[in-house]
Formats: sequence, structure tokens, C-alpha cells
Amino acid sequence: MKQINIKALAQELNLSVSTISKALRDSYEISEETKHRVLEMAAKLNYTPNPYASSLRGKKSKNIAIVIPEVADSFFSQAINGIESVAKGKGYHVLICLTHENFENEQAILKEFQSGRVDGVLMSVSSETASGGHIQELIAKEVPVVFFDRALGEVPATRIVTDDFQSGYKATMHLIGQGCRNIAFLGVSSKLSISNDRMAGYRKAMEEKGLPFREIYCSSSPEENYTLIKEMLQQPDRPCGVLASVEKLATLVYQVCSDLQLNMPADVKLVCFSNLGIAAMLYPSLTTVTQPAFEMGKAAAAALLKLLEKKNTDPAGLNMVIPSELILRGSSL
Amino acid sequence: MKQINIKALAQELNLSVSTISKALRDSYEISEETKHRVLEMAAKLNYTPNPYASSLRGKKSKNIAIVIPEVADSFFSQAINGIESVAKGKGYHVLICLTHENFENEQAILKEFQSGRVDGVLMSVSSETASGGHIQELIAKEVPVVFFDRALGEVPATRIVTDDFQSGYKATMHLIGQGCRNIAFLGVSSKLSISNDRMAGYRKAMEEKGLPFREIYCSSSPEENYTLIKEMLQQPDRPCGVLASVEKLATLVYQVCSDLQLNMPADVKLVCFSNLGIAAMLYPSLTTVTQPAFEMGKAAAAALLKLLEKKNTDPAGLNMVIPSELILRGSSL
DNA sequence: GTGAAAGCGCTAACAT
DNA sequence: ATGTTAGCGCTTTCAC
Repeated sequence: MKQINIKALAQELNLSVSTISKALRDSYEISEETKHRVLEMAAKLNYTPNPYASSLRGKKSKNIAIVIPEVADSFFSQAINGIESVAKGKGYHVLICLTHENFENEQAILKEFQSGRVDGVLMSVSSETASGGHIQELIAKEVPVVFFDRALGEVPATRIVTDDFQSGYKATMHLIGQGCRNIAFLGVSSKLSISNDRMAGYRKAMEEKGLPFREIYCSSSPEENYTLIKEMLQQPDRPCGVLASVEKLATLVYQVCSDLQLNMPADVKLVCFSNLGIAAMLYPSLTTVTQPAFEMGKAAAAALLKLLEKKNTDPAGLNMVIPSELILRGSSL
Repeated sequence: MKQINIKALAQELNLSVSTISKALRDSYEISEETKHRVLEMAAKLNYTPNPYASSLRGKKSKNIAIVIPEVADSFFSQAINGIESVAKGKGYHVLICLTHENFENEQAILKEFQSGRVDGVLMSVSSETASGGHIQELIAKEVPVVFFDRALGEVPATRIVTDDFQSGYKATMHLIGQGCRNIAFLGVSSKLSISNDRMAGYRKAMEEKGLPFREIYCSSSPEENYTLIKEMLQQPDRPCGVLASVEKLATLVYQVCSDLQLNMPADVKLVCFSNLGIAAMLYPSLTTVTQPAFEMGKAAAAALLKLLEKKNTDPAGLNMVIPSELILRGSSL
């Protein structure tokens, strides 16, 4: 890297480094004419400020991190776009870090952030994350953390979520309305907020109708999950309705049904929390609880930037709930 | 950010900062015992080195960037995982930057990288990218660039691609074999290597069989593309076979067929370059040219790290082609 | 085997 | 309105 720096600019213009620095930052102390000359020369020499130097100096990196389990998920990829759209406007850079649903990875990433690499963190916890020590530790080092979608109850921080409970309830009621009495809930992990809230909604609906619960916790291994779901659908009293809490599980239900020659929706009706654009083109088309992914991303980023911009007041953070939408399609009709 | 630094460690242990620094980097100059003490104290105080300070000092950031059009694409999300898997092993951090298929965005991102923010760049150019000045400029500043999938011909750099020409040929031959004579090719942009190579394969096949070309260039606007595809499929001599060069276009074909009440595969047969895991569950299931996304990501990252690690010899870079696989499914049978 | 000191590029007091 | 200077935290000679 050969790099033009402020010193080079200063020499070129016969000015001091501080004048250049101030001019570049549009300080009121500098005359318009000088600013102009500096900007011109900077453009001419193709000057790009060294972000490490100013981060080191200013203790602000203008970087924020998105910590999520996976990028190959319709919800997360849309949420990323929402986050990006607001971060970019405020001059922040976005680091995307993947935990692969693994707690150790998540810990390592957050540990790394204690170094000051990022000014703040937006996160959706991994399905293995049961405790929030690593998050608390980061917050203690004054790096603000905002949860979106998957929050951790024990950590007092701003959280932008959707109405998981309500959606779980509505989705279940829909399946019951379609004649299902034996309905299974496919959860991701007993630790995960979204999974639990969605399940609580499911339970409420089942309870109201006097129907028995049937809950299956899946792991982060597709192979294991495939087996779990297959076993479930091979039983004599197999469920006729399935509510899948995440996209990856719905895909497996399709696969298992195909392999077992079960007919959707005749034999098995399926509803899934998903933002898949091609849900309508699946066979059968997939009934989804579609989350406001882009909006959630935007809201989360806005909340984080607010925390970064001003000394915030609210210690526990705000709590925002954006509703999801149940979109009925062939898999449950 | 309150942060434990080397100085604090030094005071705590009654050693000098340089000794600490050397101990942490496992220098041969430092006694085993001291190293041990330092490491212990570092762990105890939860020390995390300030990456900005060492980047500033060492002129190496240990960051690499992935510059891609979108993250909501099966190929890219798999490639990211491949890249990550090798970067992590070598202690590199990965920045994911999205161009949204926009040339100005791409320029701005690469310009930014002239600052030394990253040590190297892995990229798949946007569909609007026609010239490589911005890339050349970055390379001139000694930031190595490696292309994966979408390369730019005019820029001499390492490129990891798949056999686009061959795959385009094979896919077209398959459609012809299924009885299609009127086959349309949906390209992304006349500028894009992958689009052109895939199209060249298509042309070769069509030429061999004496069939007329029918090529449509799509934009980056889904709405425009929908209209384009709809118009194409509404014509009296509508194609009975379609080869889509990217995933996003295939989705639109499904949509248009559904809206126009056209039957796939009876009325329209479709083949698409895509890595969608749920291709088999679409209706009809989608015949795909599936790329070795993960492997390409790994290979690209490995190539970049090699460039970073040693003063490389090869100025034009290496050229690696990993073959794709044509997977026949319902949409073309 | 350990320490002192210079300096990476930038910013912000504090002069002038 | 412009310049001087001290340091952000780290690495790396060079000395001891």
C-alpha cells in the first residue's frame, strides 16, 4: 500500500497538517479558499484518509457489526439490506459476522469486538446461545448492543422483534381452522426467544381448543433434523399440521414429505416463519408468517446509531415490536 | 470503550511495553517464563489488542473484503461460507460489501479500500460494471484483487470461475434434446463475463443445430425484468425453452408463467444457473446448472491469501476453472 | 532477556 | 486563519 497522507497534501500545498485536517473536516476555522484548495488537491492526488489512524486517534471506528447465524436465510438477507440502508446514510460501515448457530463462534466474535473494532453491534443470537455473559461483557466495555429478531431475555438491551407470540397463535389457529387437531411445533432451540415465543403462541391456541402439544426441538444439523422430522412423520399418529419456526425446517418438511410420499396439504399441512420470495412457487406453495425483515433491520440500525450518536438515557433500552403477516398459501389450504 | 492496553499490562507485571508486545507475539527474544506470565495476565485482564493501532503501525489490517452484488442469492451466500472458512483459519477478518448491482456503489467501495482498510479484495463485479478503472486503481495501490465467478476481462488478475461456456452449451443442448427449437437466453448484462460466456455456450449449441438466437438482456430492476419476460412469453412465437443466466430471472419466469397461465414444462421449459437448495421443491422442480459455490469461495480466498502472504510472482494472476453440474429436474423434462 | 524510544496517520488542544 | 505539538496503542529497531 502506497498511500497519500495528510502530510503529503500539506507539503504539496505549503500548509500544515492541521490546516489540512481541519479543512477536510470542514472546520469553521479555515477559510473557504483554503478549503477549496485542499479539497481540490485531495481529489487530484486521490487522497483517502487512513481509517485506522483516525479510529486510533478518535476512539471511534465508524464501523458497526451485524452478528447473525447465517446469511443464507431470507429473513437475514433482507434484514441486512435494511441495516445497510440506514448505516450507509450515516457514514457507517457494516461488518457481517456469521456464527453458524455456534455459541463458541459467537463468543469469539464478541470477544474480538472488545478491542474497539466496532462502535456497536446488531445481533440475532445463535440457537445455542443460552447465556449472555459474552454480551454483557461487551456492553460493559461500552459497546452498545441491539438485538433484532432473536433476543436474549436476560440481557437488558434494546430489542427490535416481531410479534412472535401473536403470529404463533394466529398460525396455529389457522391450522386448527383447517381441520388439524394433531399439530406439531418445530422449534429451533429451547433457548431461543423467537422459538419460545412462537411456541407459546402455539400452546395458547392449542390449549384454548383443548388439543395436545407436540413440540420438537431441532438442532443446527440438517441431517439430524431430517431424521427427527422423518421419524415424526412416520409415526402412526403423525401430525397433520406442522408449524415450523424457521425456514430451514420447512424445507426439510418438504423433503421428508416427498421422500415418504406424503401429500401436502392433504396429509400434512405446513406453515412456516419465512421471508422466502419464492414461497409462492414451491409445491405446494408455502403458507408463511412473513416478517418485516427490512423494516426490522432499519429500526435496529436506527436504534443503534441513536445510541452511538448521543449519550443515551434509557439503560434497559427500548422495546419495539413490528407485526408479521400470515400469508395463506397452498401448503395449509 | 474502556480498554486494557499493553501499557496497563506492562505496569501490572512490572515489565516494559516492548517486552509485552514481544511476548504476545511469541518472540524468541523473550523467556518462556515471561511469556507465560504475560499471557496469563492478558487472559486475566481480558486484554484484546487494538486492531487499529497495529494496523496503523504494521500497514496490514488482516482484513479482506468480499465485494458482491447481493447477499440474497444462493450462489453468493454459499461462496461467502467458503471464503470465510479459509479466511478464518488464517486469522483474517471478512468484510462483506454489497454493490446492489450498481456501478457507482462498487466504485465508491473500492475507492474507500484505497485507504488501506483491507489487505485484499475478493470480488464479483456488478452487472453494470463495464470498465475496470476503479479496480486497476486499487491494484495499483498494491491491494490485490481476486475475481470469483463474475470477472472483468480487461483487468489482469487472478480469477476463479466456473465453466460458464460449457455449462451454457450443455444446458442449451439439453433443452434442444427436449424438443425445444425456440429457446431464449436471459442474460443479465452484455457487460458481464458470466452472462456472456453462458450466452456464448448457448449460441454455439443453437448454431450447431441451426436454430435462431433469441437473447434478452435484463436489468437489475425486478419490475422491468418481469415486464420484459412477460412480453416475451406473450408473443405468438413465444419461446418454448428458456435458459436463465441467474437465479433472480428464473423466479420471474415462474411468476410470469403462473400469471399467464402457461404450463411448465409443457408450454415453457426452464433451466437456470442457480444453487438454490429448494430447487427440487419448486413447482415444477427447477433444472439447474449448479455451481461449486463453496469451492469457488475457498479457492478464491486461498488465492488471495497466497498473494498477501508472499510477494507473488505471477503478474496476470492464475486462472482457475471449476466445473458446474447440470441437474435435471421437472422444469425441463 | 529486557527496555527506551521513534513513529505509523490522524486529530485536537493550544499557540500564534 | 494557520501552525505546533502531543498523543491514540502498537511494533520495531537499537541499546543495554
